[in-house]
Amino acid sequence: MHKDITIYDLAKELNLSAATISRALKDHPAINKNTKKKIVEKAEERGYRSNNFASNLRKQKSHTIGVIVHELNSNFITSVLAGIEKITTIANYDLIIGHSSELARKEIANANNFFHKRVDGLIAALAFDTENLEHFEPFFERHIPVVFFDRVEENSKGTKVTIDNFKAGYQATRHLIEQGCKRIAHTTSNLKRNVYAQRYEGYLAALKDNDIPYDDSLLIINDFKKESCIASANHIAAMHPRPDGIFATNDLTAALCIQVFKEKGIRVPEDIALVGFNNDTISIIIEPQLTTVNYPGIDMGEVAATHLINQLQGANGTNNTNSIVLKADLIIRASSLKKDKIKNNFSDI
Amino acid sequence: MHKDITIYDLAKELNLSAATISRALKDHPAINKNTKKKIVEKAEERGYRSNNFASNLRKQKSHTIGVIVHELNSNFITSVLAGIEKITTIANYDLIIGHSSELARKEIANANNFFHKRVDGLIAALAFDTENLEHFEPFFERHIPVVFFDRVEENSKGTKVTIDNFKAGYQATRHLIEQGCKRIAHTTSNLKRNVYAQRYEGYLAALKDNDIPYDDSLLIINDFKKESCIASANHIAAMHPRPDGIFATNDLTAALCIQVFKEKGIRVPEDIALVGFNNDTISIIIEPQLTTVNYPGIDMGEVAATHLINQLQGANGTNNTNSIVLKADLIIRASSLKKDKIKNNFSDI
DNA sequence: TTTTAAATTGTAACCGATTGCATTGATTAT
DNA sequence: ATAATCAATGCAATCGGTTACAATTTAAAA
Repeated sequence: MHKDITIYDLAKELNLSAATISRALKDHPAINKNTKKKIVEKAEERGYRSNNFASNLRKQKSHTIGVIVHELNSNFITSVLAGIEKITTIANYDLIIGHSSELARKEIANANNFFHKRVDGLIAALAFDTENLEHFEPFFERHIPVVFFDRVEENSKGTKVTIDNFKAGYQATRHLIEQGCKRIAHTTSNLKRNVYAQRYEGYLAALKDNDIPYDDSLLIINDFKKESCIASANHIAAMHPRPDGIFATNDLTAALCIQVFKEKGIRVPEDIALVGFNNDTISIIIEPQLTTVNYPGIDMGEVAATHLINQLQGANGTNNTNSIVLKADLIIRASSLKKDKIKNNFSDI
Repeated sequence: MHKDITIYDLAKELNLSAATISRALKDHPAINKNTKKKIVEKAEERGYRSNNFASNLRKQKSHTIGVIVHELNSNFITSVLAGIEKITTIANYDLIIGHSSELARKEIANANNFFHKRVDGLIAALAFDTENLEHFEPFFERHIPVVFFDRVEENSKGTKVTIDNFKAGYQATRHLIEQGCKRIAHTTSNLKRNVYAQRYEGYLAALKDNDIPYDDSLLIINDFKKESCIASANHIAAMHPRPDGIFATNDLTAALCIQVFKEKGIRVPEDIALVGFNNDTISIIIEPQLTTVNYPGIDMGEVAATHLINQLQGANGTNNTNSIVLKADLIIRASSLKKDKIKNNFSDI
């Protein structure tokens, strides 16, 4: 069995003290250049690897950032992770990723676990059914910085990075109105969650600004599981009078609606126009391709990570609670184009 | 600023030694029941959290398992992770997940990082262009168990968990032949990677067993990026004579082929029948829905994790190099059914 | 040639949990 | 009554890197 070598081993072999080895290996300026070189070479030769546990124990820092997300299997989340990774790699922080599978229970477990692991900071998007933020209190108490992204709680502590969900909802709805829709359904999820609440507000505002009365029965709430999306689609198809437009807050719902509608001979976009949300891969696979809202995942990840690291490095005094809003764009494809109906092409694939 | 409390703090408050506190908190049998109760209560009251760094340092164990995957955004991988998580949670191991984005360079960085972090064990699926396994040598040298899944290297050390790719390839191809295909193209990727090599062998064997001559020009290799999938699709569409069946080793390729073909007026499955691989979400969104091979992701994750943990706990003497093969099923949908052409339905959504 | 300052290196005390080996007191067997 | 046994707890070393402070060497200034 291999025995790991330590700075003491190196010290003995080079007739130096462990302190000198330690300093040399982290490029401490007080160490003589030649000594440093000798030490680095010897460390290399012996395959030395420093022991993080010892270092972390002594420094009371883990140099690790925890990330809690609700799911892993979406373009959006993987983009965010890529953005976070890019920044943290540069700043030389390690990442641990936990996912909640949209369950508050698992989100809490992850938070506790990361707290116990003593992450230096936390980046999180809330699960579907997270009701309160008690599980983040230990972080706030100890001034461990927390950055929330996308799914946030309006009045919480910590930095928040989101898109302008109100505007996105407004634009999506307005776009449908511009295409001639008079009766626009909105399929969404738990309205307690900020993202859905705000998109809903945007939807309402767009209706109001265009003098379209709000109809309670056109608001359809589900949980984004395949079965409930299909149920929602069937429900809509069976409505009298039937909607002529749908603003769905998730691409899968929209895609499954299209499938169900086609099955029933309802034409998209002629009979019902659709707008989705997220710009997932399925939005270009479904036919007609889906008009949707593109989420700036990479940017969001980069912004969140940058803010976190700034706080960790105490760059500024602003570990205040603040809020950052990014832009999101409506990508117009065939599923919503009643007017100027164009042929699908692959230019935006 | 909160000061973390330690077993010494508890010891002082209770007039006991740190050793007793430590033992009580990990339920050591030698500690008196009442004492234990007092200690646990006090720890609870003071919000004690044990310091992993100290514990790991002393025990020379991280109680952490590293997982390296090539990508996060596929059903398959997230299922595998779920399976791994299920097992490791029960066994009380922590997980750190790294992804390589299909780059050997990042895979190596992850391996080094995990080695440095001193994971107790490793679960990995190789990146696209990983050529050798040198970066896993340090683990082998120190007898840190490594389990590879899906993307493995035939003759490497470590446990390997895979599906029977040969059989899957054979069945997919045979299915196309049974549907009357005479000229079957195979789109795949780097044939150095076991999974693709074996599916290719299966494809060849099925052709041979059915006396269909192998045509070199029908083998099409790309890298699964959207652009190259579309290029491959265009290439196939332009072939003379055109293939009447395609076995694609990835659902996205198959889905994009369908789109391109429809665009060009080539009917699926009548003119060209298709079989994909993986059973991703897009396989039921594309129209016609895609015949594909279902990967038992959860099982694979569970099996991999179980084997790793068995090795860690030295249950048996079998830390030998061994290999486990799981079953994979062909899911038949409309994209390949030339005969008995059936209507899509949603029963298998 | 001293004195003083600067450049290097060393000493030793941490960080907090774990654990082999006492030690103490209580209980039981002889 | 005394030895032997057991239960419960304490002592102190250990894991390996970091860092304040001290010590030593070397170069520069007086």
